[in-house]
Amino acid sequence: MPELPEVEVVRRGLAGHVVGRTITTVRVHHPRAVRRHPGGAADLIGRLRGARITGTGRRGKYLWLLLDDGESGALVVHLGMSGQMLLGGVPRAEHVRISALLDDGTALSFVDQRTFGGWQVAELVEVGGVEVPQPVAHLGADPLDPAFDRDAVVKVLRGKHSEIKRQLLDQTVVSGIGNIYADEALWRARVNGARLADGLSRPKLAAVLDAAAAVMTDALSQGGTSFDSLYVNVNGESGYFDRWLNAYGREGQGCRRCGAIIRREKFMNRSSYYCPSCQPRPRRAPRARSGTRHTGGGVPG
DNA sequence: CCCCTCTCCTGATCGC
DNA sequence: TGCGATCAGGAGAGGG
Repeated sequence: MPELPEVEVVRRGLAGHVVGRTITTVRVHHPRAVRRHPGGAADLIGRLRGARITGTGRRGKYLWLLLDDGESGALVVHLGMSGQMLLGGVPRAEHVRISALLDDGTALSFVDQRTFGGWQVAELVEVGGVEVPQPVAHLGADPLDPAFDRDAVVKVLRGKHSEIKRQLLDQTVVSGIGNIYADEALWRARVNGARLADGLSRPKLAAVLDAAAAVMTDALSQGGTSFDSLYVNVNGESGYFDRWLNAYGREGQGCRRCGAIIRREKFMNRSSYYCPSCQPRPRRAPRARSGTRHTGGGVPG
């Protein structure tokens, strides 16, 4: 599943090949791939044809190509769960959702088996002194962004009466973290994801965010994960980081820190992996609503 | 506003 | 061999 490191690998791969090129042809093969583009396929094609690619960008799990077609805009790409941006040959034609041709003959294909991803063209807006495409304006900065303000995010988390893992997955708080890196960051920081964010100390929250940045930096140096063969770079190659995962996907195996058996639990209709010894569950199950008696105090408005 | 659940989608895999 | 159930999960709509 492409999370921040995987998306960044794709962005870098694209940057080396498409910047400076002009888009000559675009074909949309599946309407779901452009469902987030307000004008639909015809409008998207019209705005891309003849546009010159002047740069690339990324925030969280979104990447974009800056466009110059007389005005400034961006082609915003989300890979969803299974999206791929491939340069050159296309191995599985049945999953090609969009294809484009550049003025130097390069073929650019958007391949996406599960069709959760897609392309859209959007205007740039200014958020916090940075210009980003409008569809990513609601995202928090990601941990690898120079503009990422860790202590500010800690303050936000201190005010969240919600499980810490849920908050890590909320892209408006901090972007780029998905299920795999959330579990890895929590394992590194020795925090159980079911603990409430507002019940964790400032240093603990800072440690979780630092762990998220560290694990993503490590993954990036390995070319991203290849836990799932659907994730590949622009040349169709997988990364190797899955060999370094400490929690995710390791149910029944020994914790690499203490030897306890890694557990898997259902959470938010997904799986969470954690070490029951390093990351003990909170005493009062926060999700057990039946019969819980909060003081229910009135929150001052 | 805040929090949480549901739904979209396809293909691999599992149990009977 | 077939077939339904389950699982994978990012993100946004909508409910409470």
